[in-house]
Amino acid sequence: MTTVRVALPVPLRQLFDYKIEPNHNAQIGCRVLVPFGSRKLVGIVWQLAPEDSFTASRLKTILQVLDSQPVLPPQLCQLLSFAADYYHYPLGEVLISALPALLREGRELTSFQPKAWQLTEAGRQLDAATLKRAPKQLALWQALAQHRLSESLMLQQFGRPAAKQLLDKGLAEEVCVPATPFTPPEATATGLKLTADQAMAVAAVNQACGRFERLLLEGVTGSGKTEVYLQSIAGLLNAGKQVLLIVPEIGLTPQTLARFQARFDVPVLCWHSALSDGERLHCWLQASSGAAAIVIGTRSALFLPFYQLGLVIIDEEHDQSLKQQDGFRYHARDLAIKRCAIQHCPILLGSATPSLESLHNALSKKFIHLPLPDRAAGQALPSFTLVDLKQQVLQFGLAGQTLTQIRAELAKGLQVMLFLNRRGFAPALSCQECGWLTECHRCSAFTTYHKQSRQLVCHHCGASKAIPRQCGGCGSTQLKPLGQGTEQLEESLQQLFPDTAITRLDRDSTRRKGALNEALSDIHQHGARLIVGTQMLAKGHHFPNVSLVVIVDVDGALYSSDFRAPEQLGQLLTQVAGRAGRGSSGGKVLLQTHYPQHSLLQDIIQNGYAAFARTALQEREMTRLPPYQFLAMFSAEAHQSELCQSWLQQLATIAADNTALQILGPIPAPLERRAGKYRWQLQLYSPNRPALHQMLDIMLAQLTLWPHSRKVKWQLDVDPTDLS
DNA sequence: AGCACGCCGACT
DNA sequence: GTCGGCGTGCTC
Repeated sequence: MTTVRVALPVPLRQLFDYKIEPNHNAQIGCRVLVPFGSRKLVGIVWQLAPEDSFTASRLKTILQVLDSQPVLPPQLCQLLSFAADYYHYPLGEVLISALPALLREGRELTSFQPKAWQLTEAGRQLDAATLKRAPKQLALWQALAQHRLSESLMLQQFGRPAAKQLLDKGLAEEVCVPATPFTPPEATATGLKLTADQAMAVAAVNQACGRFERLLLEGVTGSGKTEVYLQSIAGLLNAGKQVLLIVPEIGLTPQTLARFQARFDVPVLCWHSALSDGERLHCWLQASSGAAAIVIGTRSALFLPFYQLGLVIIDEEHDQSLKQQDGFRYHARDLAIKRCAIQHCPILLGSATPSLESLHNALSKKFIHLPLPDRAAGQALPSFTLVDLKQQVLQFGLAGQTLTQIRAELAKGLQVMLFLNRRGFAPALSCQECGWLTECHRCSAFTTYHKQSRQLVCHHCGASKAIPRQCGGCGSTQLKPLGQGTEQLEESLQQLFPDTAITRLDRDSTRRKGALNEALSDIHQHGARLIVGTQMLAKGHHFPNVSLVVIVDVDGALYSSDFRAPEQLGQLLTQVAGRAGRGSSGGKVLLQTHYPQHSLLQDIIQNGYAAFARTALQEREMTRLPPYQFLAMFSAEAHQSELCQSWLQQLATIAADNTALQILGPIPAPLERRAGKYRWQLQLYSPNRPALHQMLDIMLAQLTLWPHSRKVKWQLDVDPTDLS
């Protein structure tokens, strides 16, 4: 009887030792079923025969070894171990989160693997005459004598009874056939002709193959990044290497998939949250066996157990959805870089608007910088015009100049896109008499007025309620919408342009399954002439006939307390603007603002994102903010504000003497109350990453000992991107 | 996190 | 008398 050390999916920062029967063969990375307290858990074998095994009481015994081969291969274990350390998240939970749900639950892997039928030894020795009175069985036996048959094919051709008979007679048997690695493509569809910059980028990726290298492809919208991806992977596929393309959550469009499938004659698989458990496991198995050549997926695709990974591409590497925002708060870009280091393969980060982190790494030569400053088809980049809203008579929030331009584009038969990053009809309902505003009972926020659904909705906690008849302050019945959302903008535009078809694209209008695709096809087939929408418009979609983009209101983002707000505004404006004039005509962008002199707007519109980002980086350097210092943030939530504050204060005290770091807080979160709970945060900054992480370990060890840590819901976010 | 155990209040 | 509220302790 030996012992093994097992990682379990519990929020305890430790491993657990178990005895194991000598005939049970467990390897590191295999799942095991173990007794844990009064329940049974699926864990991962992490260490064999630890010398210092737990002795304080009698060890329990492993109930079952669920895998004969590790479900987490060594290199993946290495990545996950690193991730658990770096994000200070319990190892067992990190490991289990890398597995598809069906495997997490302890289901046998073999029951999902493709089965085949073959003859047993007895079957091969059989005299055909024995089966002459059973023609079905004879036919199957003859077929199996030629070669193995997949279960599905066999059942279809010969029927279940015949198969069952041969099985019962011991003539045939069922075997697992692991899928085999994909066959390198024989032919590859010809790609587009590359520009000199694109060709240089492709050459750089090819040159990096087979070793760890980080490349940043900074390509303006329309510069043909996808074509660079496509041509970069051709060589890898020929060498039988797999490629992982990570895309933002809503960037996984059928068009992207189709483009990869059309180019290469190899299996291309998708990985995203809409897959069923069975589909997920299938994709996982295909990646594992090497049958999948290309996987296009969202951030968690990073944890797929690739058989022979040759390249990882992160598309839209600046995108916020790459960072998980709850539980195990990893950043897919950063972990993908680590993964490539472990697997000795290159990683290609692509964006029109790189994150300041990546840009910093490119400028400091940690990353190879591959700029694509021009649009591939040679069109001009869209030109920005600021529309000063001060002292203007506005019609439905639109300036006269804006309306004139919209009319002009519509007259030319082109499409106009209006971007407003606020869904609903109006951000609040307000009393005409006393100025009272409709607030959420549970959050420190106003409730958005949704006219169509006749509801007040809190966009922070999701709560919705009926529209009040009277003011909650003075009882007046004069309640009016305050401000403007996409729902209202659509309605107003319909009044201004009664004969023009309008399509709205936001979370509300696309909630129904298939609604997004309908809206997109409306736009592509030019049914819709005016397009109204939120951020959803900014990502990925190509609208070749949009010649004018109107950014209805940016002012909200100009004076934010979040140090990332300028960067994100720059990215959003550039991405939205990039939707204009992707077709033949160069596009125009109108930016409506009350602050036309604001340096941020001036910088973006005059110098473009690349220059803007470099200025923003200098500001980060001067203010000692990431990436010039490392940041980690504890946050606490409780029904009493005081509880959060004092708990974080106690935590801050532990780190107070540490001269390697700078502490900010406890401070209330920007949204001080959400869903009935108060929220506070404690930010830790340090130029010294090891020192910061060492401190975090000490703090975590302490706080788990405090009894009152149960009274607050706390979290640690390493490299937070969202400080709300 | 779960889950059991344990000790007090308002019910059939 | 018991059902169940959630404080506390433990998980190899």
